[in-house]
Amino acid sequence: MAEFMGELRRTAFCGEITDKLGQEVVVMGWTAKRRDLGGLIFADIRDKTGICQAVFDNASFADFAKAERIRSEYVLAVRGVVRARSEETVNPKLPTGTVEILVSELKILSEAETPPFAIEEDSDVNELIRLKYRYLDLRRPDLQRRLFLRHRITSAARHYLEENGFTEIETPFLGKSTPEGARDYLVPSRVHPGQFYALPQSPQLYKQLLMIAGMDRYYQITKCFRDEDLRANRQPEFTQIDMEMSFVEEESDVMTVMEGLIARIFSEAAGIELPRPFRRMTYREAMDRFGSDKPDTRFGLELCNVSDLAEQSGFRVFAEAVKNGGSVRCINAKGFEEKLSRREIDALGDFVKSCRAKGLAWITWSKTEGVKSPITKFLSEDTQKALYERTGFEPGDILFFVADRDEIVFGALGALRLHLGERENLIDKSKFDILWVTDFPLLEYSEEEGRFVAMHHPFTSPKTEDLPLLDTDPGKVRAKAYDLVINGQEAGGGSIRIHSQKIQQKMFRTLGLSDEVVAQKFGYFVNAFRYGTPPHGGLAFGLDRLTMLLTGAESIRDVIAFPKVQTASCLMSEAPNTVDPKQLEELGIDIVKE
RNA sequence: GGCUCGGUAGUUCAGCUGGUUAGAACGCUAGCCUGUCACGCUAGAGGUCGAGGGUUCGAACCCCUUCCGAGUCGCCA
Repeated sequence: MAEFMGELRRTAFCGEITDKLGQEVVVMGWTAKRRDLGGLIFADIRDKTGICQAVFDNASFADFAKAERIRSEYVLAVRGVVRARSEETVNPKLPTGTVEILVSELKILSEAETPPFAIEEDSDVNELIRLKYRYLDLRRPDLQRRLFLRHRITSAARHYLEENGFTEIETPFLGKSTPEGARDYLVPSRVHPGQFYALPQSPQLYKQLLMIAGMDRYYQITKCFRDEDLRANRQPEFTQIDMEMSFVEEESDVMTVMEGLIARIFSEAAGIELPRPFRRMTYREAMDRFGSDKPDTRFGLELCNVSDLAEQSGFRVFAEAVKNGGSVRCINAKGFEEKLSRREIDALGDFVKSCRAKGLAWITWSKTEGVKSPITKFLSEDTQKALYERTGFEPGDILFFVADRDEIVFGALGALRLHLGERENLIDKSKFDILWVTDFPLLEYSEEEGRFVAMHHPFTSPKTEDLPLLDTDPGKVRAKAYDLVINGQEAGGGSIRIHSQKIQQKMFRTLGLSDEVVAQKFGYFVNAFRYGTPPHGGLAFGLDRLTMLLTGAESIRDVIAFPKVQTASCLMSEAPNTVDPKQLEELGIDIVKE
């Protein structure tokens, strides 16, 4: 039977009893381990601060039978004196291992069934079971540490933003579905049968309206929702540190203030001092050198454009790729010749095919057997010489080529680069690699939709000097947009927004959105621009990803208290589920079953 | 939607080319034990081999379907 605390009140945390040597304390927590030696019982008691050892001695503890009932995960309240352990019984593995509590009073506040898995650090238990019993998983110190660190990040962000004139303002979760971007989660309502709210993909429009409203600087740490497929770093609901500022430009204002924020978070939450300013790299350079708009620059294996050489070659795949407006690029995998077997090179071919490339061409240069390749016979001596010179190709190296549309070449070689770097441990994981990627294209052409779509979102400002191109060559227009990339992950992104009504209209037109659609979908937003709009811009950081980076977590699920699995369901609550037909009826929803 | 990997006691796993009653460790239960901290010793319980179907004299193992989980491509302004 569970007991009540009665007069007992906690006076110490388990992890801190070393400071209480010689004093009587009351600790409360869960039984991590019990060691019953007969007339002497040891129980390790765990709370959020750590573990301490309680001793029940049959000779001095009257209620010994009660102590014999203790099992794993029982919740205990224990009163006793903290005493030093004798030298030979000190446990050096335990932070509190030099002391123990000699128990004089025990209350079993709650019994517990045997847990489905052991509550311990570095659990190797299947995630499926851990997620089903998430409340038990969260008792594990490693998960608790991550959630505490996550709290320190939001805490540091709040301190910094408040010191810098930002006001925290909440924006609605029940909003309007938007045509551009990710799929919305829709919410029906009893009072509006046939109509739907949409959960926000980001508070974008609201925060811009707050700038028009004269709030000057806004922030919010808030959930955003996207009904898209999950990944190791992507959840359908995730948290952003969202900000917007008025009367600002990119470099001197937004990026500088945001660097301050990131530096503060790293320092306050993790004790890491970051050098500033952060490195800048244009989108163009990031793509050309790393094949990615979120480059991991902690290692080499950079891309090299050899389109001009390939164009003249007799290798049709190469020549045609260039002729069709694409490119041929390669990576010089320095010193990989001895590391990769022929079979492994073939496997890399399959790897790039999974990235939509048609194939992977290669040239190996063995230190003993010389140059080998299925394609060198198509390359003239001059071309080969120029190629080797440009790529720094030497004995022991392998050149990997992909030829296709730029998009595919970058995608495939960018992924191959990461794959090879990971495989050969070229990445120094002790380092934080932080950079801004700037000058993103404003638009990208969508084959699927047969029109341009906004790369960032439709409210991103074009670069002033590129404005004329909006009419002549929209694909060439660069945006006042910037992403913060940490260790090859997009940690945040933002832009200067369009504050001119005229340019915003032009932008909508370029996106092929008719006046009617604009009026219907964001009429309220466009109207607001008529009444005095300050130049403004902002940025949002992904809190989950920042926490992953600072905790070294490999999955976003490890930094979220109650995450979803790949099918966007929750294994613990079993959400989503079917609902009572009555509810549907009230909402005016008919489920059509196939 | 595509590709790849996985699912066997509570947990982590083994289980050969299809062949007796599916094993181990930890955990759990009971007994003994006063200095353990991976406590020890003795005994014991515990399995629809994810599910359904098929092939076979015989299936954890082969085939088909399906469910669940992971990674990834598409997707994610």
